[in-house]
Amino acid sequence: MNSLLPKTERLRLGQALKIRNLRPTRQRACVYGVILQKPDHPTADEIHHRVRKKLPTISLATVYNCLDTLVECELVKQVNFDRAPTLFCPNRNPHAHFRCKNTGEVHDIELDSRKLSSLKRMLPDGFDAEAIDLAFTGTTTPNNKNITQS
Amino acid sequence: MNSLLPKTERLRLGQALKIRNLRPTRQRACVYGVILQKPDHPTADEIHHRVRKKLPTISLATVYNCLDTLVECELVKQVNFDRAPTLFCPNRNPHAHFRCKNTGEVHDIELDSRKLSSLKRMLPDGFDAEAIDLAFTGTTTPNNKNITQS
DNA sequence: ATTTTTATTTGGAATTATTCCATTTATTAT
DNA sequence: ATAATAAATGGAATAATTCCAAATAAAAAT
Repeated sequence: MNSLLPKTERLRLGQALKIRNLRPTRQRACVYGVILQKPDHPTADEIHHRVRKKLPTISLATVYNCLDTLVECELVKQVNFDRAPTLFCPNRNPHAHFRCKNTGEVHDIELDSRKLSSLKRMLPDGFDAEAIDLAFTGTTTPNNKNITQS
Repeated sequence: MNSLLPKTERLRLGQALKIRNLRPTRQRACVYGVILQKPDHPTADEIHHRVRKKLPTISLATVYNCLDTLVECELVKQVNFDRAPTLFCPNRNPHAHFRCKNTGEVHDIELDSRKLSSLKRMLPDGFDAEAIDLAFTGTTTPNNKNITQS
């Protein structure tokens, strides 16, 4: 039992890797584990720091490699805000992002199927979207009970 | 008449700078000029190359500075795709972006007020968006007569 | 079980994008 | 004009990401 990955997630990862002919490695499991462990939006570098607690010798290059495969496997998403390092996030449901100008926190905004199709309908004929990236920047007023993740 | 900037755009730039107590410089006008000249999505570096034809000694740092003020003045927008250098674009109307996986081309997708308010309505109470960034990635089928800019 | 093949990790160097800084130059105000 | 201030310059510094060749680990073949 080397990793901090719950069984269902370990299985999910194993499956996703297998159908792509990729190998289940300790590094991939650990990177996936730390991302799942805390539902925030860390950078590759921050993930590297967190993973080192379990796998002290893992290199940053490997973290990038693992992140790429996890994104490829659709187990992790990546977000980009203007000129800032890429952020990674464990929420694999369709969602947008909201970054608060004041706190810097990034919140997930769930996108149900109605919202998703509304987004797809914004495209003229001839455009076929495979991925949608929606990011808001603004301010949050406290006292809301929403799913807010930094 | 040193710059390639049409009068109405020169006035617009002058106004935008004046209300912010910023100075109208040759560099700012030229950077704005080259961005307007070709409605595509160049990187800062590409803009630097283009501007050098008019202003051979302009530095890349200055290009970055000018781009920042133009974005600040809301005369130019910036777009970020995953892990790629920031792109700049002359379309100041509300619009989304679509990047074709095959050609790499980036197209502007106009967002009318209905679409814009539909986007804003995706946010739960307590979130107040000042900027919306919507980027699609996918494929385009040719033979459409849409406003498509690389 | 071993050996062979192939994928992945590693660490360090290389690259790329962006920012910083001290000096010079241009613009505005006096 | 002159003084005061903002912006430009170029080069160095930083940060993010990618590349590469050698070492290691996993899968396939024997």
